[in-house]
Amino acid sequence: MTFDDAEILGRVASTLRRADLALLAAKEPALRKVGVSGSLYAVLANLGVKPGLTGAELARLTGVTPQAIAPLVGKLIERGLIERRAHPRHANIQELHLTESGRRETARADRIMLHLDTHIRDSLGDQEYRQLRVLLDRVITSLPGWVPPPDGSS
Amino acid sequence: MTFDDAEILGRVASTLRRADLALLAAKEPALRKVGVSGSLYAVLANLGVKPGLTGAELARLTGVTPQAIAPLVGKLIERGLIERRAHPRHANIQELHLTESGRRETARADRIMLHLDTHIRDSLGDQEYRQLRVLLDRVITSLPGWVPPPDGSS
DNA sequence: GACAGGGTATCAAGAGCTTGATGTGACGCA
DNA sequence: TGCGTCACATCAAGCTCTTGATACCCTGTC
Repeated sequence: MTFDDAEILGRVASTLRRADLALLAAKEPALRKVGVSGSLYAVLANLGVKPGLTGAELARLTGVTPQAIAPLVGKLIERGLIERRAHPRHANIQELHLTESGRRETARADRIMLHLDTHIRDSLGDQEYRQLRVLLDRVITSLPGWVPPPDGSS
Repeated sequence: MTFDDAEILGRVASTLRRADLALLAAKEPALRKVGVSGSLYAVLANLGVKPGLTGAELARLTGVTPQAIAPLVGKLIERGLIERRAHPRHANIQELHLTESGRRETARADRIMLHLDTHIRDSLGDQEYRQLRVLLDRVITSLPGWVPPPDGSS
């Protein structure tokens, strides 16, 4: 509560982690009610914005390995929510597209996520909501530039 | 639809997730150099601030289940970094404490995390760093109050 | 003193993701 | 034209965390 224990628990790194966990705990059960997990929603949402993505591109966007994407894509195809199409140049690569029913399911799940985001914006206020986004973006872009200290075993 | 920049990728929920992933990608390799994973560090750091925590309390603080804590505690005991002590009232409960060498290892890992946090604060500026912390905390406290929409199948 | 209730610890089974390694097809360059 | 390089996809093994279920101990109530 005070700033005495700010030494560790109050750092941005720690607070950011807790915020993400709280977000996960809120959205996962809500999404499961419409039949998708958080990972599946991430795939659907990205395909909704950028149709024709490949598995590898999807992996980079969602921050996981390409191997983790394969089972997700398999499930979604099995349920008829997305489909593979041959890439015009690479015979080996498959473009992924939402089907019509996939678009409907994505819209249903997206409505929930929009509702959650609206709740956050209402809690923070419009201006601070925007600032939070800006600050987070600056954190994201600044992190790759960090080099760990030279193992100061001292 | 109405919010051009709210197009999924710009929402706080999505940005927050990417920020946490970027943070994870930065800190995990750095911590591994001193021999601990992110989860192990979380246990050590919490025990450093609040000695005598039980496994269940530790689980709540780090946001995982008690079952996930057990293997972590086992590893740390095996390496001599922490130790169990009998709880004064409950024979069944074990308090966890850092050993002397555990304190040293925690300090080494913590130096890295402090360095990372300092990098973020330098990138953002002192005032905005503080504000980011405040905004994240408000997100954390506001999230449990969210109730999902009543599955409006439209 | 007996009993229900809450909290802790632990076992078992399952899902999800990661690292490691392999095969294939497209592109740049001599 | 032939070769080296790179990106995509996929198989296999291992680790970590999760959900589900069980047993134990303390505390409050009758």
